[in-house]
Amino acid sequence: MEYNFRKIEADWQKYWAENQTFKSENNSTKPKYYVLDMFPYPSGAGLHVGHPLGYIASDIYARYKRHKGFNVLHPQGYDSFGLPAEQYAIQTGQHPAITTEENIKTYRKQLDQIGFSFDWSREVRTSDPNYYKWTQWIFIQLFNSWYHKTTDKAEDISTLIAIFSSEGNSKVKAACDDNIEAFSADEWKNFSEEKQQKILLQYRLTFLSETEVNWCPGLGTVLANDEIVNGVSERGGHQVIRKKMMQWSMRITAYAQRLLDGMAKIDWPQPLKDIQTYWIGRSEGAMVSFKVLSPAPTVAGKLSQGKGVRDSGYLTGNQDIAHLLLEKAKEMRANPTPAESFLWEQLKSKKLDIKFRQQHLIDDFIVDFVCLTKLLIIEVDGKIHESQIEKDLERTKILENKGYKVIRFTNEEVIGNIDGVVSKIIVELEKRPAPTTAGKLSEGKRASENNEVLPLGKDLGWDIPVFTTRPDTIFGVSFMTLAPEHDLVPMITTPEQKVVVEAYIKSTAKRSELERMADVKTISGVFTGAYALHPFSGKKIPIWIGDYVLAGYGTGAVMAVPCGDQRDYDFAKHFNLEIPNIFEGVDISEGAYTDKENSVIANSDFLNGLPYKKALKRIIDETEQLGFGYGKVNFRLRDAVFSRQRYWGEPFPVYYKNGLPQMIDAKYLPIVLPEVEKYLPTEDGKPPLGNATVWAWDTKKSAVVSNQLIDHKMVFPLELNTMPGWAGSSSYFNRYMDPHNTEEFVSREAVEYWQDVDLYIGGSEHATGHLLYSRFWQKFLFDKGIVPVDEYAKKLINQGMITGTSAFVYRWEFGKGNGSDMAKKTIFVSKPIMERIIAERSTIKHSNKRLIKEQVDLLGACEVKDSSANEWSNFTPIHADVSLVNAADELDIEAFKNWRPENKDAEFILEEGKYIVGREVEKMSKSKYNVVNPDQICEEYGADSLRMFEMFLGPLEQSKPWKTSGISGVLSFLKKLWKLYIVDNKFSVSEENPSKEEFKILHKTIKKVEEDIDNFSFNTSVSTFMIAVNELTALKCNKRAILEPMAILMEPYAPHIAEELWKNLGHATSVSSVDFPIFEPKYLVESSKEYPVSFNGKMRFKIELPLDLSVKEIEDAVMAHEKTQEQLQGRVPNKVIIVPGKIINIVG
RNA sequence: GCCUCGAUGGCGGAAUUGGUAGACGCGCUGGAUUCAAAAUCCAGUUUUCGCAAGGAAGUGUGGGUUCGAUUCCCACUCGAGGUACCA
Repeated sequence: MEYNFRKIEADWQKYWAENQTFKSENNSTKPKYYVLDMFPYPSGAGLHVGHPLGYIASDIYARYKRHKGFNVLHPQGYDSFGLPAEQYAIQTGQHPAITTEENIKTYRKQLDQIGFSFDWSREVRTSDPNYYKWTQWIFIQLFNSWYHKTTDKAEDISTLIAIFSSEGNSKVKAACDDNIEAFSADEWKNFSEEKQQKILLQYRLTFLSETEVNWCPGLGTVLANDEIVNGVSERGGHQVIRKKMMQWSMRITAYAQRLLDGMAKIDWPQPLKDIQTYWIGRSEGAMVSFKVLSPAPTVAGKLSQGKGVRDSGYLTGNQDIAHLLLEKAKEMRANPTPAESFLWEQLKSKKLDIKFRQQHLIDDFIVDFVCLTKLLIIEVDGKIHESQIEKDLERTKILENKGYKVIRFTNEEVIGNIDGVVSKIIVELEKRPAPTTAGKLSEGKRASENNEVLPLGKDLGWDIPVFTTRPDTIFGVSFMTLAPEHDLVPMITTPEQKVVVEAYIKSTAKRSELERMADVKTISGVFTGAYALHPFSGKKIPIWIGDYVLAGYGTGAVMAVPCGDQRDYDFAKHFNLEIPNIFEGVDISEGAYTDKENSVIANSDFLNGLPYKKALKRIIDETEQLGFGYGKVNFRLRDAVFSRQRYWGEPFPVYYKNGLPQMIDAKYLPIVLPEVEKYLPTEDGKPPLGNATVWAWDTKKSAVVSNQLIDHKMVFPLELNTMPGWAGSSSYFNRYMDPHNTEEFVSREAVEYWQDVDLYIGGSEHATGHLLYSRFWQKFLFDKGIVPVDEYAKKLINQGMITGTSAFVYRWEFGKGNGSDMAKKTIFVSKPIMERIIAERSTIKHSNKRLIKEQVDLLGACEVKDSSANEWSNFTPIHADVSLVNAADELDIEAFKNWRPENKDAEFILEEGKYIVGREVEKMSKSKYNVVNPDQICEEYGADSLRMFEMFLGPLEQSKPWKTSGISGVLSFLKKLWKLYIVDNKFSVSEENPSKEEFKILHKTIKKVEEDIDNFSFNTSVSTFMIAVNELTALKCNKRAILEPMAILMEPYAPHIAEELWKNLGHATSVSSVDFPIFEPKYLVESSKEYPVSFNGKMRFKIELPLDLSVKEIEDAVMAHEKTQEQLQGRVPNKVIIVPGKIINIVG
């Protein structure tokens, strides 16, 4: 009696289908367990062996849970809207529904062949109107909702209207568009209906807005960020450009924080959580506003001419009275007070290693001493000044506003305690920002570029808000950079800079995203000529534009802190801008210091000496108090564009009245996709639905009617966009709970019973797409009370990819170009020979005499001209179909010749009559001829073999190469299992009591398999089964008490053979719901242990000892052993380590 | 650049809390059966020295902790995936 897997598998697949064995009920006294696979897109190519990997794993788990007494929900369906069917329709005119239907049939056949325990009665298809009715319904719910930040959940739009009517919109905290005008309750009530609707649209969770989108001309549609790879479309690799379009969007940003928080309670792979965390991109920091100052065109003009008083380098101040003050300063320098000259002696010497100036003109003041590089002013107050305290204070304030620090000493201090005074000055100098590129630039140029001491410009009334994660470094700001696209750029640019700024904007606009990404190294930017006012130091800081600042993130402007941000640093270096150091004890000569956790702030006024965290809190408090800004959390996550200009997707339940979107009442759903003649966009650029002739909404009849009836009174045009691919997959797992409900998306009872998915298996490529959007929808549905939990999948596993093992033949290219006969032949060289030729290329010279012997015969028939060694060793690897190669990498030459006509007359250089191919692991793909089809495998080895082998390949989550040769081991294992139940070619088991040894084999298998399934370590349980069967075979075990439980253990992995064995054991019903065998530890209790005995950690021999010995008895037994004495050779061990039941280690 | 994961025979991989490294399978070698092949069965298969008994080395590299490290710690190399002027 042979193991006839073809018949067995066909019989049981039929049985399961006829008996609806795996149909699950919504009311059951059993506990529920929901095992979900990511439903497939039914592509025309069908399944390859990589696709079912996750399905097999989840099927094993589902079957195991049934044995464990759970009511298991294990559904399957199709994500059947999508681009390939549409593109096929464009090419052939075949309706995508037909293509999809055909592909689904193929998929279903292939899936059934593998013996999955899906409950097909719950199948869903996203392209089925009965299904997408509910996708449309959820869309309407989103439209009718807004996000109330105070209650931190979505609420019905009516609660927002109530707030507007009672208090206007100034107090309400909502997730909404930027730039919403403020209005009072009265104003709201007086707004027209239209205006009210426009305002509400800015608050709804799905909303229309003009957004800059990724427009793909090649596909005629917009793409989401996750549909673009390396700047081109994921499908087709078409160019993508930025374009402004009116689009539906989903306000996913409202849920950003909750999407982050929710990850704490779900057991998903950490890398996947990391990807989502990064995608959401939460960063804490502050918004700080910088005021724009009027430019100082006269100064700028003079500067650029390099002339005038400023060129003297250190002479600074108001030019109009400068000549008068200069005279005065000269006079004062000539007549110092005693204290002044005493201090000057100290300051002018090189002791301080920094240059001071005496009686120097700054602005309209003459100061006693100044260090221009450190902006430190030292005043020595004599009696004359006593009466002027108030004036001095004012003077200090003005100077400090210009970035100077003023310290004062009395005459008595200077004369009485010169050392104390000098050390105070040193301390102050150290606290001041470091001189910038001082060494390289002439001091004069540096001072004038910094412009700290230029007259302050007028406040122009413009603010530039910036977002920063490091407000603590604000004193390190030495310039600002705006994105070239920033709105303020044209306003603030000075006439002198206008030309270069405009040229720069033009040049950056031309660069595509792709270029900008590829070219991050090039630093570019231009100065606008404008200055901003530093809110704390009062310094003037230049405003630049640069393309390293992105318009789309934050406010499109940054406060540049070159000492703390590498990009700012590079920019500053490149343009010779100041790089003040505001970190204590840190060298920034080579690069920015970005380690915020370990930074201590210096040269920053009230932040001096504070570590990062304290400085952060202090500066935010200060900023908020002074009204310059506020603490803010920023997210990288953008609202999700929800419109696609495609045909084969869910139509929106939306019509337009006066240009404003109106929802169709849910009771008229579904709005069914209209028929069109052509699936391409219309000639005037409308989406494909623009081709539909019956696509208007009659508000009276509540029906879709002909476009000709549109009168904009009762009959209105319908939305022409369709929903994106992720719409249908964002809540399908809830619909499986109650798939035939025509009244509700999912009934309360069903969703209360099934709750959520317990185990979800699918690919990690959906991390920022489906897996994020579906979490968003779930949270929304939770807020609305439709589902009871706000995370829908407790555990997620990402199965790894099964890669292909491509086969290569090597075409010998020698003789090409020299016109020899050889060039006309196609010669394939076996891999080892090719390798030898390459290795020996140096010995192959200009004659064929020295060729290694394998080639001589073949070459003898050809005329060979001189050729260089490189030509001899030139080979082109060509993919050969993997089905033409056997397990030992030998090519079936005849089959290969017939495979493709161009190889028909090819010649082969063999070794021992064999052609050995090269192997390489690559992604499975048609073009690489390495695709293995599960149908062939099922036909040749059976579904059970396929299931077990896919699991046996390696850990589920790991990517691993497929090699068909390995499957023979699994098939022979199944045959061996089968044979255990056969005596004299007949099915027969013995009723005898099993031996202790047989029970031990069974129970250690139960234990291991249970543990393995709980850990999703399916590969190791396959080898456990093999071990068990090998051992039982060795014992010739044929006993029912062992073989019956074995059949149950096998069922999740190899259900067909298990059912057949179970039937032959005399059972009338399916094995699938039988209780799992119970592990009994008593069978594994051992009385003795074969201890490994190590000497200095190296195992030398083994010794069998009873397990109940004490440590002392074990030691005695070991030390008495002859081999121990042999190892020790008379030495006395330093130490004997004994771990009872584990190991003995003798040290010495 | 950053984040995550990984690296063990010819290959896929095993070793669950630190305790006999290489389970199980493929491939390979030899043998049995057969007219022959397929299928099946038996034995061997990390490298190296040795006829053997037995010895030495060995889990990407270099250190460390430990009686003992594939496992823990530090530094590095290589590979895979994700992501990127995100302020």
